[in-house]
Amino acid sequence: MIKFFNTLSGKKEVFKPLKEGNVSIYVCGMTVQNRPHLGHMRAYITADLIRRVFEYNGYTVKMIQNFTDIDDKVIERSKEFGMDYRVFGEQYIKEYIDSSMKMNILQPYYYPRATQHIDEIINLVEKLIEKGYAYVAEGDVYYKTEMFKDYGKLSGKKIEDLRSGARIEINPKKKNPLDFTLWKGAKEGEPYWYSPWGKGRPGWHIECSAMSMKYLGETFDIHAGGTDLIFPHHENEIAQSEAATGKPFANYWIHNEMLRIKGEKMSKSLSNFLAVSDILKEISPNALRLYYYRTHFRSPLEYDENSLQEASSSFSRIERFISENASGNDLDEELFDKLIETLNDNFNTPKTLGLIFAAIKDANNGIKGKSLTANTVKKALNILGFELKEERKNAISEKVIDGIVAIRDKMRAEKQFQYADMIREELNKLNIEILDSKNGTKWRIK
RNA sequence: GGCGGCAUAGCCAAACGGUAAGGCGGCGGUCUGCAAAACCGCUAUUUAUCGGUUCGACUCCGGUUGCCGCCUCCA
Repeated sequence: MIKFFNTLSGKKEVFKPLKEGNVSIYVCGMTVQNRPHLGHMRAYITADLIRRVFEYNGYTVKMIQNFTDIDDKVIERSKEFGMDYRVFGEQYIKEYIDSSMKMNILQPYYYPRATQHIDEIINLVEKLIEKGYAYVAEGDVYYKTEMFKDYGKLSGKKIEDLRSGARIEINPKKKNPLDFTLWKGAKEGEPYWYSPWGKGRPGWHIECSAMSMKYLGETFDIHAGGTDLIFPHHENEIAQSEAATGKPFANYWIHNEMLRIKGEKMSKSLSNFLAVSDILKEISPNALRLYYYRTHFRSPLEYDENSLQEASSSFSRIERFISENASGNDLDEELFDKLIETLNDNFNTPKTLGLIFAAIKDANNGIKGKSLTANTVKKALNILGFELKEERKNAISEKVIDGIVAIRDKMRAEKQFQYADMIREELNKLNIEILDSKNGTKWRIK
């Protein structure tokens, strides 16, 4: 049984799939106007976690994650760089996919792009016009917000409250300031596609409706993304899709909280972001994943440099425990069941990690078997998407180092510490660390 | 101005009605020729604050203060 918080109901609910044993998930992907940053990665790690938990529970997951590769900012910024908007966006798509592979994120069933679904988008807009939910105004098409009786059901906003808001844009073509763009007429020099309303491009929200319905059906299980998308993006997706089909759009909505930096949201427009690919030069993918997992995905995460380092130290503790103790296939079922139960309850990674560390301590204290615990933790880490280090030693060099270490031990026995220390230092320069203990000397690659 | 969320040790962070997990750091110790690593122990009489409900509250209700998100492009 998997329970999680559904933004639509505002409550934690037991998940019931549309089709037994299957889950369809749509993840709102990036608008490719800048480099993928730590905040984006939080959303995609959350989605990856959710997917992995479902898969562990025996579900067949069909996950779709889009790239929005056409919008005002993409056009604007590609012009600044003097690049074709397609080439411009492509570099960020590539950077995202590279980073996600390094992070061991399971790749979605498909990465649809807005520009590859213009026909579907046009069809959807036509349908909305036919049904009276949209109107044409000088080459643009707008959605008539007040026509949709459930408008605001996801974000908990009321149309009257929004209307009194101080920051609604003024656009004389709109009948109502809350109406949003479905199709936008192209200005001189902008990319365009032909449509019944003239040359233009899709508005921001419509691509997600078109693509999710194409790949997952008119109603699907879960729609995921960051909390910043709840309004207006997801609210508008619901309005468009449900108006067009007359059916519920997504049954469950999962939103991850924001990553902050110095008290502000990390975002492209605030240009206070740290690119994921840069961070991955500093710390390992596992450490970064653990960094995210330390905080529940529904809580804001405040970035500071030390916390990445902390996560790194934390992960080393687990990794060492496993590499020194895991052998065989026995499983501490009580512990393992507890870990799974915790994950199945709103994907509670911080609590899961707490249980793991507590179990390691128990094992070190001899309360439970070390190997038993190590195997169990290893299995849990696998489900969580950590990739445990491959043995980086190889047979020949291993023997050479063993030989050197043996000579050094002999010197130590004869109290020739000066040379013994020299060997230790030289090996250290090669990133080989000497570990002296009463049970003999071991070494490892740092 | 409207809507919503959050406040737990030096820092990060669980618990969500049954008497405060865990991590990082710090301190002390075991081991060691020394060091490092590893491991062990200690590190919140108390959960922003004031009141209420309850046998019992970090957990529920109300007030106050502070922070954040959304209402505009955003994961």
